[in-house]
Amino acid sequence: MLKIYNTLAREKQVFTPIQAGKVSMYVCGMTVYDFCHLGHARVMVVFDMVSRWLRTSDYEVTYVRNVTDIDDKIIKRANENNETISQLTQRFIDAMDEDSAKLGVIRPTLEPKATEYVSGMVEMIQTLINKGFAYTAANGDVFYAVNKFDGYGKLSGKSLEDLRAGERVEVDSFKQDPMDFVLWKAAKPNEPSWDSPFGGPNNGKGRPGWHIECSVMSSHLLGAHFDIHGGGQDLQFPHHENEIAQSEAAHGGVWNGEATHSHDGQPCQMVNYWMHNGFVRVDDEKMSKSLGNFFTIRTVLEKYDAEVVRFFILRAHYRSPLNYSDQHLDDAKLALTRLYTALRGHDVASNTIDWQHPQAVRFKAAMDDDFNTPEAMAVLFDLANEVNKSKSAETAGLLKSLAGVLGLLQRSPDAFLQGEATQTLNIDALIQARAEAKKAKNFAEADTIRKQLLEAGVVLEDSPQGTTWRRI
RNA sequence: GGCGCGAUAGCAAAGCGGUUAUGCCGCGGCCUGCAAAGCCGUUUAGACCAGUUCGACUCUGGUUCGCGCCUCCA
Repeated sequence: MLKIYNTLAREKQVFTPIQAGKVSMYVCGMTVYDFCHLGHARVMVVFDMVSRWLRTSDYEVTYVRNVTDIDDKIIKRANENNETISQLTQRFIDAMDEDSAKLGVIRPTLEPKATEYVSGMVEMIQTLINKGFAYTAANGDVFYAVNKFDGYGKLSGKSLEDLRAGERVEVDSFKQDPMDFVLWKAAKPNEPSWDSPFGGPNNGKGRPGWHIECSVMSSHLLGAHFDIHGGGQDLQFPHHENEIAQSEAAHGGVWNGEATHSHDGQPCQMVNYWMHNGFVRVDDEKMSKSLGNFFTIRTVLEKYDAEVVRFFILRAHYRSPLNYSDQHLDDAKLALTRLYTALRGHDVASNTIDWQHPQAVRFKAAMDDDFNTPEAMAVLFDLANEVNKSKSAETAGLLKSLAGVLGLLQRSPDAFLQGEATQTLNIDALIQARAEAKKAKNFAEADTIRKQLLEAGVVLEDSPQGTTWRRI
């Protein structure tokens, strides 16, 4: 029985899908104006893991991860680079796809782009205006009037009073309330814009705000009410709070203070389970663009194998902070090496998992407990120990199959252990020469060869079956 | 200032009111010509102060420290 920590309830809850056997999941994706960093990698890997576990649990999963391809930063960056917005966004969408594929991330079922849903956004904004939740300001911007939605703050646990007290930004004079957020931005010169009926100085010409896109894409693709909504912890407020306000106001019956919207599974509730993953940190500080302390995925992949990075991410619980450093990656590499070493010599395929096996039972219990991948990994290491002792192909098969559920250990052990680095030395020939030296009891020569290889980063391992090698 | 999260051995990271987490590192042994890998054993824990309890790392309260959100952010 799967339990998920639901941010909305602030506790683990038994997962019950809206439709038996099916799961609808929406995750906030990337704004594509630059290369993805490790924080993005965590979101992609974590929710990939979630979708894999749901599918392993026999759910039919519809996983939507959007692409934000219109926003202030994109417009700014395109101007700086002297390229069109679509050139810029396509370039970084391609880069993102490349990075995520390397990390073993299975493509989401659907990857809608914001620009393809602008008409839907105009429609939803109009609905919000009609219902009294939104207004066109004097400058042509359309704002959401947060005080009209009485559930505002239920996800982030903030009240409007607290938020106003903590108000740090200059109040936008066009807003009725400082907490109101923008749904539609009036067009500025040299910016892309779409037509709308919202009026104002530009006759409605403008572009959507950030929050409205997720409300529109999720409801178009998954319906007004769906199972799981995920994203980074930093999106909890204001982004996800605003999504709820938009979607539930547009789809539900909150009206003029008469709160007819309902909770817990009623048709106009937007999402049943909200999931938020923890941050990637550097020196105990959040990795972010604004702090400038970020490492892009491709930079890290120059130095570390992508599977090591995936392993590193999944070795921590998804809600915990994850400190990035070379030392931690080195550690992850050594740990993963142990698992692959156990699989070495076992020509096994990922096969059907015997869920009655005691270790599989443990694995499943861990995963069902709010996706406890660190505990599930511990099972993998215990299995590796069993394989090393018993040399059982069956146990090796179970190890590989369970790891496969996490998207790990699917390469041939030698592909991982020996890598694909260009060979400056003829390793096989040297091993052969050493074998002959050993046979002649010329251990000095044998050790010289071994040392030579070690200096080239190659470790030799003798066994009764012969000598194998791996890279450090 | 408001709201929230956390503090576990040298490092990383889980579960659990009483019984080995797990990985890396260290130490001893087995194996090996010697190593490496592997196996066996082993040293290092639970920020601090109270309380509940037969018994607390685990529950409760407080203190200290760290982090996050309240502004774009995964």
